[in-house]
Amino acid sequence: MAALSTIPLNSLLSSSSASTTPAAPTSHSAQGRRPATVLVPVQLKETRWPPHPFPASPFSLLLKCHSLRELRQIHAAVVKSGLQDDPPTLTKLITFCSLHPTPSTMLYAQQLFDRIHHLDDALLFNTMARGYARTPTPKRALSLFIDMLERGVSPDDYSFPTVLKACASSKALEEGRQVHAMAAKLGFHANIYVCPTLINMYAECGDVRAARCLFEQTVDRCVVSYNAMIMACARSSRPGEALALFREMQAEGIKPTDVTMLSVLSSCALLGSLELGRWIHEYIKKNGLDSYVKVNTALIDMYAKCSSLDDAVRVFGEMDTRDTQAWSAMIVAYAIHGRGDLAVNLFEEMKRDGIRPDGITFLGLLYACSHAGLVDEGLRYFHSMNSGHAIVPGIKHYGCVVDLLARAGRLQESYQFINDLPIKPTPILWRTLLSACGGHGNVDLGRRVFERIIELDDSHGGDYVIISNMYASVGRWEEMNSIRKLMKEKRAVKMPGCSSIEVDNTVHEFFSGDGKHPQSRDLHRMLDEVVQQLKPIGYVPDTSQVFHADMTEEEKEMSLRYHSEKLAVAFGLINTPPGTTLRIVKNLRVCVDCHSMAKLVSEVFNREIFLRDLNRFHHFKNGICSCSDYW
DNA sequence: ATAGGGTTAG
Repeated sequence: MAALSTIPLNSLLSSSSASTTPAAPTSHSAQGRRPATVLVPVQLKETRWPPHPFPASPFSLLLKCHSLRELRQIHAAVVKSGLQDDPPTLTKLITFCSLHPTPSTMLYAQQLFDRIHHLDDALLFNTMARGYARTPTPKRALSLFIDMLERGVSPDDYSFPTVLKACASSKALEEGRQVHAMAAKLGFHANIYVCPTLINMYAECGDVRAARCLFEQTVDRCVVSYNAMIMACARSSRPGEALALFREMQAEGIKPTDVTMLSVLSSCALLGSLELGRWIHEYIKKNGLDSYVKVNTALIDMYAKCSSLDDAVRVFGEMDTRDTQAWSAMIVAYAIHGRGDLAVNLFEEMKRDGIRPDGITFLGLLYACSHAGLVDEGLRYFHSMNSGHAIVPGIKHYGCVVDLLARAGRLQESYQFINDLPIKPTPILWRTLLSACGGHGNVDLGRRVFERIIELDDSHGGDYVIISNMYASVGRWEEMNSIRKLMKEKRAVKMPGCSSIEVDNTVHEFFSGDGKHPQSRDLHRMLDEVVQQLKPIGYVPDTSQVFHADMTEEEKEMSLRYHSEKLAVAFGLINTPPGTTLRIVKNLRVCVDCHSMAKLVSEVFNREIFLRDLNRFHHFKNGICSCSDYW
């Protein structure tokens, strides 16, 4: 296991001015993941798309209609004037539908499309496919493409972006590959519109390697290719690689756009690096990209995830237009910082402002309620989704409700809620309940839930750990041992804990049990000292969550000291001046012992500590945590 | 008509 991994921020930032200087590539992760296969380099060529000679139709007023009902009225008029088979008129109608794609407009478009018998160019296929690619049934765009080929109509350079978009949104990797092969055969793969869509298709289908491979082959990369690739890295949790690409594009003299900044900010949020985030915010301002609503929304998210709720609030306050997404991001920001009350207030304000909430707004709101213990409000909001806002709850909303009830100790209700769901519950849903059973010490329900989980997925080590600890805590050793045996049999492994802390523009990573860090001895000496200072004021190591039951109490206590978040805290205490705020990011949920220790450290050592968990923030200050011990 | 797009339960 890697003992230490550092990401030198300086190399990512290179300089504080907008025009960065080229430097040697530093992102070892980017280098390390460079694909082995290098095919023939392709040159990006811009093809001019001539304005399409849209055939004239007497029904040009179509462009002004906004509903299917109006469209039908116009169609009736078309029929009345005997133009129902006039190709220009049909084209116009279909184009309108595809620009406003919903299942019903597309159904209507398909009926019109089927009336046309002589299709000899790609135009109408493209138009139809464009509409389908943006509906819940993108696969239809794919079958339309195949239909086009079968009818002997050759695809043009507009056919490929459309069909690739459809592959991307339906995650059809195999089909995407075939389309790629065909584009290559017809010489469209280096087209300036096709190439970025190919990168995006591979990325969205989960094959980041293929995306990167394609990206590496293109000699003359444009902004859009860079944007697609940076987004691919950010989405697959490779922030270092994304930021390295960001620097690389600047070195190549390509000017980043608002879209670039969205991925860069999202990478920054993943890293949790506030200093880097502030630098990027400056960069955005300098380059005049701060007027985009989406960029500001990404800034809110970045600041919230880099532990500065104040900055998030400031960005939100300074926006002059705010859409649903901006409000949602701010609600989520309050929620992850444990300010359920403010999230709820903001939601009410949003409704007063006449902004329509969407599914994600409700996700943030329910999340806020469950983390703040606002059970009844949460349930009320959940029920208002269908009745008041015509939003159909999805699996994630159900997950929030399960959590809402279970976290508050209403375990039976939560169990019943999962059982009564109209859809098949996922292991994640049960897992949510299991961890709440652990927290509330309900062993019997926990066992039933555990059995439901392993029917569905027996590879998740965390589940075995929770149930085994529950047995241990009530002294049911035999059952505990059989769980541990089962875990071994199934080769289920628990993800190792990893925490990182940013000191002097460098992110330092610590893994649990990490004894190989250069400062390892200092860290442990520091932790000994911390424990010595905390014990008199009531710190009692909480060994109840230690998995290995055959350890002595002392061994358990020592094993706790190797937790990655403690190492990160110790590192921060040693390497920063007194009083400096510590900002730590952890890949799992924080354990009870580390949580209570962090509270005491914040008091005794007079430090503010922001600890970003797998799913929320803990802000320790003067001996208390912003989560009020409800997490 | 043309490519890339932020917020998302545990």
